[in-house]
Amino acid sequence: MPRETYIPCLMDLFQQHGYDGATLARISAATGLGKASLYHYFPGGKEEMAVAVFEYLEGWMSDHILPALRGEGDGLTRLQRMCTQFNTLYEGGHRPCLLAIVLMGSARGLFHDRIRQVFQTWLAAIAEVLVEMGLPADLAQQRSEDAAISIQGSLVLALALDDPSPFQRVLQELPAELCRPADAS
Amino acid sequence: MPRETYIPCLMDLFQQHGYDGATLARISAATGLGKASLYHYFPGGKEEMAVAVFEYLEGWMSDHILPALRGEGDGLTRLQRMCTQFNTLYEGGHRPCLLAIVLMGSARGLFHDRIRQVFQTWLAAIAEVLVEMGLPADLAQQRSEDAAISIQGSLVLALALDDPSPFQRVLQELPAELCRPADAS
DNA sequence: TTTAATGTACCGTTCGTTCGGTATAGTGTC
DNA sequence: GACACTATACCGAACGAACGGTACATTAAA
Repeated sequence: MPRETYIPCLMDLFQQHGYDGATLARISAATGLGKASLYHYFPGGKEEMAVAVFEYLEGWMSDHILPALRGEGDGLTRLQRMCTQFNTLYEGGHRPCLLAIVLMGSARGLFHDRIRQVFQTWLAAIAEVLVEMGLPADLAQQRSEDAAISIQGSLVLALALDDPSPFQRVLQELPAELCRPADAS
Repeated sequence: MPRETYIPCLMDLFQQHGYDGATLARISAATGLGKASLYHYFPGGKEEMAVAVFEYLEGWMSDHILPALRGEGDGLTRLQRMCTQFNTLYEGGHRPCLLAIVLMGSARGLFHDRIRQVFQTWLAAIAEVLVEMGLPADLAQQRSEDAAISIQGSLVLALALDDPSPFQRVLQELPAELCRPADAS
């Protein structure tokens, strides 16, 4: 079995339990591999496992979010496609964001640079769509931050309230909110 | 020294490192107390320390957020007062939210009910202000969720980008955004 | 003299990690 | 075909360190 086989499983674990909570015992149980076998695939240990998961997530962004934003259609439908992708990634608000979870854990320092870069490319891609629609660059930048704020915030709230509806409402309203003309309140 | 002396310090630690990252060794170093002394003040150990911090935070909400929302002035100024309070609590976006941090850590299950209740009372207090201003109850409820989403989301983004400006912008724009009439977009 | 507060040494557990080794599947040599 | 050699995939057992927590003697204070 190539090591890629186990990466979705690893992502699951890090997403559900955080970096600290995803212990090797749990990882071993979930993958069905002994601890020593894990070190065969990931000689760098737990940190390398997390790096592999981040690389997988970065690939997922490149394969799903960026094409959704850069594909055909007007700005609104592109943003709607992005929201659809996030809806599947976060399972309708039932799963927390891996990046936020790692960012809040004690492993923040290890992966902060990588996480920041993911956010920055994401924000830039959203802003690009809004600029294409005719919004001024600085406003487009602000709106892209608003998008990240709404998605991340609604995931936090959904987790806190144990209710995914805030996330679903945000996904539904966000594209139009981002596209509204510059002079509207 | 009464045990209340050490609670701000404990809150600092849990806020910065999370529940997992706030080890007894760190707590001992930060408070200047040996383990025996810590267990003298908090016989329930680390969990009781976290409970004390949560109770402190709940008291802070009762003393600062709820009075700000229920005091004199119109709805807009009340919400602005609330934002000012949050600005000091989160040090202008330089500190993450304790509730979110614990929620994302492996101790989620221990404190989930308590955290949910804090969020619910907060949301209810905001919605009350908006209902007083004439907004329909269901919209007021939605807007209160929007407030929590914006604040929590901007804290996540500020942490990710290592830049507090998204949080500061949200605090500045949020009150007017919440107060806008029902028929505006 | 009682009680609160603290230092020291220790407990059992779990952490991430490593060691030594097994089973299998080639691969080249004679 | 028989043999030695190597690389890959996997595992159980154990390691040292750190974890949260406890026992107990001692000091400081009332």
